[in-house]
Amino acid sequence: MDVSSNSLTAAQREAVEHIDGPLLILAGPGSGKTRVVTQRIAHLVRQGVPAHQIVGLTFTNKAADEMRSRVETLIGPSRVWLGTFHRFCSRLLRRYASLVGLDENFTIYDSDDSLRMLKRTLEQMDQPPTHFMPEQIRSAISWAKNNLITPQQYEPRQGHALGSAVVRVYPEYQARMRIANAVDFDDLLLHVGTLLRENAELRAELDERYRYILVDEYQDTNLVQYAIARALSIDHPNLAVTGDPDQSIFGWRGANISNILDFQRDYPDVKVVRLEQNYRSSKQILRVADALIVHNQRRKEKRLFTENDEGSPVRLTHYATHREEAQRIADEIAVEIASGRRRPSDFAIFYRINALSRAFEFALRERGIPFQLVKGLEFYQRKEIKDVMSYLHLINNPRDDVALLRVINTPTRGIGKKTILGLTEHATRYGQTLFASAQETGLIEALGKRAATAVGRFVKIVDHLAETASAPVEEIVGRVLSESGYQKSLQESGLEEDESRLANIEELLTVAREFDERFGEEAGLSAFLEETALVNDVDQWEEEIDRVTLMTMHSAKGLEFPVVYIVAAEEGLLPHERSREDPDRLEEERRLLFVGMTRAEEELQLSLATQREFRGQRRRTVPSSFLMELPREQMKVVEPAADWTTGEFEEDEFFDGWEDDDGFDATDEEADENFDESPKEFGGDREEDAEAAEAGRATARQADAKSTLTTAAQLHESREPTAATPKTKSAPPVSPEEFRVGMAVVHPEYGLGKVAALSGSATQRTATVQFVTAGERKFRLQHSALRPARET
DNA sequence: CGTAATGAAATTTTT
DNA sequence: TTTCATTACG
Repeated sequence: MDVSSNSLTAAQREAVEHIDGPLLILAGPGSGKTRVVTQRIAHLVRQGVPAHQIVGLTFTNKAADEMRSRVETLIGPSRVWLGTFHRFCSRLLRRYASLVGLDENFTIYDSDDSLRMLKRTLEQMDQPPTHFMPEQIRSAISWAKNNLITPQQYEPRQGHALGSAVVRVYPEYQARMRIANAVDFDDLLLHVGTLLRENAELRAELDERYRYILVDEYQDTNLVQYAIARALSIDHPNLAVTGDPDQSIFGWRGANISNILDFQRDYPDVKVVRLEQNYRSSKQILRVADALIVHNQRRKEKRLFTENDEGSPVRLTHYATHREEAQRIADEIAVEIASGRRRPSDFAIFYRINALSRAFEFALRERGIPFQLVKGLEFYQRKEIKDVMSYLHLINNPRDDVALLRVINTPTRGIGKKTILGLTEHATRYGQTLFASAQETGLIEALGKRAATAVGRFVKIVDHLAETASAPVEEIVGRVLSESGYQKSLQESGLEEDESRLANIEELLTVAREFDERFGEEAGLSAFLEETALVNDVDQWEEEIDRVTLMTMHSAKGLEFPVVYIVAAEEGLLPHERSREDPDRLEEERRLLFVGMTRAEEELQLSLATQREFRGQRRRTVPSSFLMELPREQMKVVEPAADWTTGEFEEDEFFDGWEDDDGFDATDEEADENFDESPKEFGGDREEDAEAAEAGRATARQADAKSTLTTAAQLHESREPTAATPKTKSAPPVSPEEFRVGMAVVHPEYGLGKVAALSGSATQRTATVQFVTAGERKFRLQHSALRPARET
């Protein structure tokens, strides 16, 4: 994007020069939004607005940093507050902690910690067998919090079984969190949200203090965030939000797309500015992305345009295997780099789920191409790091039960299940924390002498460590490592695994040192803990480093790259299978792909593989239904090379099971193994199993008709329409009930298509199918040869 | 009480 | 494939 140019379009200028009153900036991808926002901040300050009255709320720290540095280049260092919602709330909450029953040194639990807390709660509530998995309850609680519903307000939907479990667990969980002086991510927002709602005085005070609020990525805010922004903009309604409904991709986290769609209703005299010109992508890319997104129903009409070059066509490449996909893409990248046309950092590879990164890591590494993997769970989630961090948390907040449980016997000090149970019961009986109980082991009869001594030793270690709590962070970490015996136990174990753990711990020491240097030693332990609690994966991504970027499409939001590869555009993966039933979520998946595509500046390739190995299992794939919504005639479509079978998978190995014409020999064990969509997965009784098995075999046989044919679509393309499989071998009927709108289907004559609509019932049940190449057709399901295009 | 081994299950996206 | 949990054994 052109940052240096001082020229602004009329629309941009309008937004930049707006000062008082609500402002809605509808900004398409690559429309120079960040530039507009930062210029507006600069403009506000230049117009005499005190910098400390301006607050910019972003989604990631990365975005905040970016804005800060841009504002700085415009007006120099200032006291404008820029950061994430969570950080902002955390800051407020530290100051007003006592109002919600917390101490200012509260701990922020990550999702792992809060799940542990929840599990403990469930265990100790001797719940009537709620066979709900803690995960489900956790997400129900999270949902409530995101919607500003406190434990007291929570009301289960009538007859909703999960709800009635939640209605009991939620208050108990919350109470325990308070005892532990801890909050989870959602609490940061919830507590501030309720404070503002219930404390008019405080609300007015803060509204006064933060007069100019700016919310970025507004389409991804949830109800609490909305409520917070709103509460701070009542007396001083200078709320400016930017966003793009088409880029709303966090609905599963409670984000409410209505927040942006209804903004004009909430603030009637809002000024609306639309930024529709794209400065990022080529015309070709933009056109394809637009063709995709128009398939969404719930959206604000928007036409994107660009004055950029036409560019090269968007590619849609069909590989034989996931391996080949990775290898070929890596090859391309290698060639471009070797020729000097591109640098590694020009490239990005996006996928739907992190689990898909491996093949690409491997292929890039093989070629010596530097890359950076932006992935969750990387550093702060590792066991050894969490262990050490838990000591720090315990020092900072002795009430932190989750931390205590984590380290009380790490390294092992002879404190086992029984001892912990004794401590827990004692703590529960007196409504106190585990650490408090640990300090008075003498009073606990259930504990033997040996256990009591062991616990006493642990308490002593923590107490001693706590004395140095005000030292520089690096020093504290160092002491933890030595005094807890953690480091020693790793060194002595001799396990290879522990070698790398030691290395990671070294890394943590470095992080601590850098923190000390960056914020000065007086910043202290609590600041360090807060800092590390609120980082996220994308924050670790470094723009300057010259490496190929590997990340999920979610992480890619807000970034841009000259060349983008979007991989694994396959049914069940790109529209993720968990979104298939719900049309809203399917639209969200489409937006996700849209976001991914619009990250590309010059070149974009979408790809899929016919065969993909996932969770250690080979699977045949079905092309993403989104691919059928793209203007293929404007794109460069590449099908697998004819000789692909000589590649990664040995043909014999893979096709063994259905090689001979007679079909399937039930006694052939190998065949069974190769038969991924085994009868079991279809469920049902034996007869159905047999049918399903036959269906699978039939599809497999079709695929094998010519060994280069691997999908129904290809099957269709290279075959006479009338040359359908012989009747005797065609797939058995499938229940009309199995069909769903949006489902990918196969027809022996028309090939691959997607169910556009369903009507009628029973024998009248009719499907309207949009075929890739054969147009739209209707079928009476009862008699048709239409079949779901399942992975085979 | 601690460790090791075995077996089973589970796998989206993230502040 | 990886991770988790349970169990058996020392």
